[in-house]
Amino acid sequence: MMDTPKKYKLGLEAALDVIRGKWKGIILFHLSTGRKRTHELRTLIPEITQKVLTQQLRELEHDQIIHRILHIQNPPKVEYEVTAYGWKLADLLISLCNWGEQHLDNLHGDKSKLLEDYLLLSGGQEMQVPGNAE
Amino acid sequence: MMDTPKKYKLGLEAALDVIRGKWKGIILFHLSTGRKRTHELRTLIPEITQKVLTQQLRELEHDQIIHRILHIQNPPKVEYEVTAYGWKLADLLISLCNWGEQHLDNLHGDKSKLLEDYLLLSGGQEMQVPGNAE
DNA sequence: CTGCATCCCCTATGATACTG
DNA sequence: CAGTATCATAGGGGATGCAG
Repeated sequence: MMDTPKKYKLGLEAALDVIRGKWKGIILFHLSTGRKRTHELRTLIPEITQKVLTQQLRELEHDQIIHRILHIQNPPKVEYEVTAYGWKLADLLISLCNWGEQHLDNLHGDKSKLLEDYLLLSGGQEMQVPGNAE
Repeated sequence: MMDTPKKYKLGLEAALDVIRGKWKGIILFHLSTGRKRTHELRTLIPEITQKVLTQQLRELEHDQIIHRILHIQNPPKVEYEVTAYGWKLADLLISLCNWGEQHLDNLHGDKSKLLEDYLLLSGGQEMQVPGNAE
């Protein structure tokens, strides 16, 4: 998924590629609160399947965002952790999370703030120019 | 896509939902450099189809991230612009873009930096505990 | 406990043609 | 120019069973 000599025109494309996947962002966010075992992640994200969890963890690992820590013992124990490199991305996700929180607030009860911005912009700019072509 | 009384456990889920879609992030990023006409966007993102472009624009508009400016004239002229509300998100995308740029650098020629972080972490932590259960 | 292998489906995306 | 309407497709993701 990353080995392909894919041409990105924008850095953003590369970045979005890294967090593409239904759960990658969520996973990374949870790991940002500390190293987690596989099972803990499943508990934190009940909706995700084993397969997809492993899958997306592998991709994040491949992109050097997280780090897989294998403890050789019986029963096996595996932990995942954000790498120093990955933290740069994780921090952005945390910001995104904060934005999301506010966004949720806006979606719920209080729409005034959102509406305010809306009116502000549409006030002067959604003008209806009479029919003259350019 | 947003009217459904969806339960988010994390603000991040809501945020990721807003930029979910293959091109939404890219679109928003392009709009962050200024108001754009529909056709300009198609030029900036040649790979996107008319249908999908419109579709994702509608969703962003619905989430109040961007604003559709209709000039009634012939031929029709439509412009899209980031709302004040949307800017909070757009800013994050710009950061994400910067991260992506660096990430691309790491992927290309110089892997030293990335590797550095990697070694840093794995040095003390990828220990292989002998076989003792807990 | 963790992870792999299958099978299957759904939905987002793409291709194409048409309207105002 | 901008946007719909259809139909077709791919591939990400879900369910289940098995393995170390």
